[in-house]
Amino acid sequence: MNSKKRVTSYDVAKAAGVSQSAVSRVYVEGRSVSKKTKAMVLATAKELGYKPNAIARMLITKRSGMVAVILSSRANLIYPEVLSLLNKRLSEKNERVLLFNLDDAAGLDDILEQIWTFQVDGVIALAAHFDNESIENFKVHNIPVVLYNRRVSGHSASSVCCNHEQGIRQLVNILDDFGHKRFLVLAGPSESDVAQERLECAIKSLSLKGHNDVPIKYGDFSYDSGRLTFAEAMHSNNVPTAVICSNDTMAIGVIDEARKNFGLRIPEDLSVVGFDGVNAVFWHSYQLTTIKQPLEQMTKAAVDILLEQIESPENPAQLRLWSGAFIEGNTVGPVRNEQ
Amino acid sequence: MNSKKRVTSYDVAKAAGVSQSAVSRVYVEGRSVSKKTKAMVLATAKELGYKPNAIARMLITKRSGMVAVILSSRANLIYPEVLSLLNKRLSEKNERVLLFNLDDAAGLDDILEQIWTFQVDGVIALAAHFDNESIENFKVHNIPVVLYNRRVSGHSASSVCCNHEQGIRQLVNILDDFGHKRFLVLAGPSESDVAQERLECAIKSLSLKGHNDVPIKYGDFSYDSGRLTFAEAMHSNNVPTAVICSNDTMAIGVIDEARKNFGLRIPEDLSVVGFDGVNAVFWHSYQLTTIKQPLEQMTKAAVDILLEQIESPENPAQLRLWSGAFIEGNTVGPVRNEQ
DNA sequence: TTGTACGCGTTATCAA
DNA sequence: TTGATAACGCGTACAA
Repeated sequence: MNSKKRVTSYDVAKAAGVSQSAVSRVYVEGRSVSKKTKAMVLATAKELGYKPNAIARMLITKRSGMVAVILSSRANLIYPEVLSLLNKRLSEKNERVLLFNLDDAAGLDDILEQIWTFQVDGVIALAAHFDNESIENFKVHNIPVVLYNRRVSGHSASSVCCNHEQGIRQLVNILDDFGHKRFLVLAGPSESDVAQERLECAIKSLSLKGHNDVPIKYGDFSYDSGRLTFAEAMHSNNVPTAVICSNDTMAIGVIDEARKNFGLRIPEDLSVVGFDGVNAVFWHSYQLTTIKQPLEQMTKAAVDILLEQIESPENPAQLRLWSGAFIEGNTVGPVRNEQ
Repeated sequence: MNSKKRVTSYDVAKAAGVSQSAVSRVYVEGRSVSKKTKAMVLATAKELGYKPNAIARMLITKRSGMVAVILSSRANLIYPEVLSLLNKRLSEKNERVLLFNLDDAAGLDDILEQIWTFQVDGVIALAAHFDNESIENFKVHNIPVVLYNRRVSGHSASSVCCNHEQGIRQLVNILDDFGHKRFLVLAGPSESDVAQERLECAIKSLSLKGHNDVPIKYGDFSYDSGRLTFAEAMHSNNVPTAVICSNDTMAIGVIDEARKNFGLRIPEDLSVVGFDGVNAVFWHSYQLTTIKQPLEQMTKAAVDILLEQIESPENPAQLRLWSGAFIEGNTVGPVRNEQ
């Protein structure tokens, strides 16, 4: 109703009988202000309802207190948990999250432009795919970037990753120990860097155990794509006894499809493994054997590294790699004798 | 590496041989600029890599192009889908999402203070709980607010809601039609406004059908809380034949617990209903009968209303109510004869 | 410790 | 249509 103008530091200064800069100094850490005037300023500020204007501050300090987080729907990556944890860590460091979604934009250039105009202090990138050129762009603009679960070779962007190779090798070895010979690798969408990496790790791990030319199918990380691609594989003339899925959600789709439409028991008739460690993995109906990403540590590291880069941009980029935790579920067992 | 200074409109003006204000006009819709100078400015801007500084613009226009979205972990509400859709809608309207999490902050006052200093254009509130006083605070600051699935009586904050009462009545009536007499209501956490409202709707709907003094248990919207509270109920001397859950995730927990630890078949031995329409509802293992919130419509409405309020703050607050879609699953059936 | 004066990079106003 | 000039609300040298 009353469109009263916003209270500024000038208003407070006048009311408190001091200069505007005195007011300013009260709100900046480590500036010299006498106890007396500080108390005086804070009192009248409270009375008038004064709060410093972050926008004006940004303009002069060139720090926005905002970090851009770039997502894309295809990123898999347990989106809500990761985002929520990142937000928590950042708010502890007095940074806010400004959200960008690659799907909604005209493209990465569009997002980059916005990020640039908003003067964010840094970027955490979770999106499905970045090419080297895009990352180079951030460097040109002098914006620190931390990649989450994405490694870019030969570039100076820092990244925080789960060790996919180690985890997947662990899963593959178990399946091999159980005598499995007919595998199906269910990969994620080819546009996704994570999907691509996990696929390569699976192929490599299988190859190390002497399993070559393993059939591959591509899904899109969704439950339905897990179901459908598994059904396709079952109708081929190379029926698998073990399915290696690039994420948990597809693995759950495989399990449901195998049980319902093919009457298979898990793990007696079919072994299934996933990756990520989402909540549903622990549900009684599934109890999926998988690798859980250490989200707490990874998000903390991502934020710590980013802030380090913001404070000291000359610091070299770093890669931090985390081992996933093996989750022993109930979806892996010995291969049945051929009938 | 070269920490070259940021290119400003002055740099472009000088290089293009025009005034700084001419440059500015090129980037503002509807300002009068001749074709010729516009082309000239855009060309040199591109050459120099000039992008307008959004911060400086905010300071003078008093529009930040940012909308605060307030979440809290207890909000249930299909967090990722809603947030992703809101982000999409807002980016279409050229607004960015600035994220706030009530859990991480010292409290709502803290968040309100930050929102205020950041000069956001508006607020969309998804958090678990708001008291009237907090909402009044937004009004004092003249910040438009849209509440998502939260109605606040007698206040001028707009809200976009799913019609819980209608949906829950529908579910209750079906259970009643099937002859159920021994119910269990599994409510969400008492701090959550949504949980509270759904609980009241359930009690009311049951009462309308002559079922009074129905036992109530409180969970926290999680799978495990669904399992555990159901197990408790089974160990009481009032074993239910139908469970009405305040959200889908708890309902799934109930189903798993009933099957695994009590050997019950769904729906032959036990009927279960949920609310929300999350993805897992459609999984083969569950096929939960539930009410699906029309997220697409609701998020679109939330954004439309917010932008309307931003453009015309004097407009009255409005409430938009959406019917949920009944999802006919396979978790509801006739009550068994008492043995 | 305090106040004065200036600058951050833009949009808005007004006269030309 | 254009250019000079004044805000916007703050931080920060510099002098007192």
